[in-house]
Amino acid sequence: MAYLPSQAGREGGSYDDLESDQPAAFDISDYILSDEVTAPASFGQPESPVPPMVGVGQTATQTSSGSNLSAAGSSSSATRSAVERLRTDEGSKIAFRTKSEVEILDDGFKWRKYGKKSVKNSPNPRNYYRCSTEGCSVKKRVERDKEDPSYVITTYEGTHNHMSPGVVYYTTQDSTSGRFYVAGCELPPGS
DNA sequence: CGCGTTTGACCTGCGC
DNA sequence: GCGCAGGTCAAACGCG
Repeated sequence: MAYLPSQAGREGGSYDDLESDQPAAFDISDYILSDEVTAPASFGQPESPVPPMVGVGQTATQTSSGSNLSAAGSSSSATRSAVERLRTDEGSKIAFRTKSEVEILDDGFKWRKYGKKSVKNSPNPRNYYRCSTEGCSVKKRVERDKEDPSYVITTYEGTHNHMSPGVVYYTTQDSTSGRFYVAGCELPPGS
């Protein structure tokens, strides 16, 4: 695990206590981590052609109706999150911590649980989810923060190759290629 | 009946 | 080679 610059020097340790000096655009209380950091890590990179998928849901829902990121029962006030998109050789991996009473955050996609495992350094079990859309192999790991159970650590792995049925999408145009991108998705070439 | 969850077993990578 | 830990599989079960 390598931590992002904002957390540099804290390797091997906890990733709590991020409340310190994060940008104010989001009420960030999160940490971000990835196995492979291949791009500069600054939250909410405006040049990023494809914004973080959860940020999409968050933006869409909050923008449209100020509704909830978590449809599973927690109020928006009980859920704060920040995300960072990172690239790996196989795609992207995003990890973030969310203050939430529930573990299942509705990001607009349909997830199917396929495993549960207790991890060594945490009293809380880790849950494994997979996107239930046919042909989509995005995975998600969810576990409670060992040091602050009121936080949920979510790790997304991979990129959706389809649109979410439950999210209002925003498109952004890449200045160099002129192509349009759908936030949260990386559509197959030619589609 | 179809879909999602649960849960123990199995597989794999890694450190010693 | 062995043991441990993390990740995945798949059968059983529950629910709408």
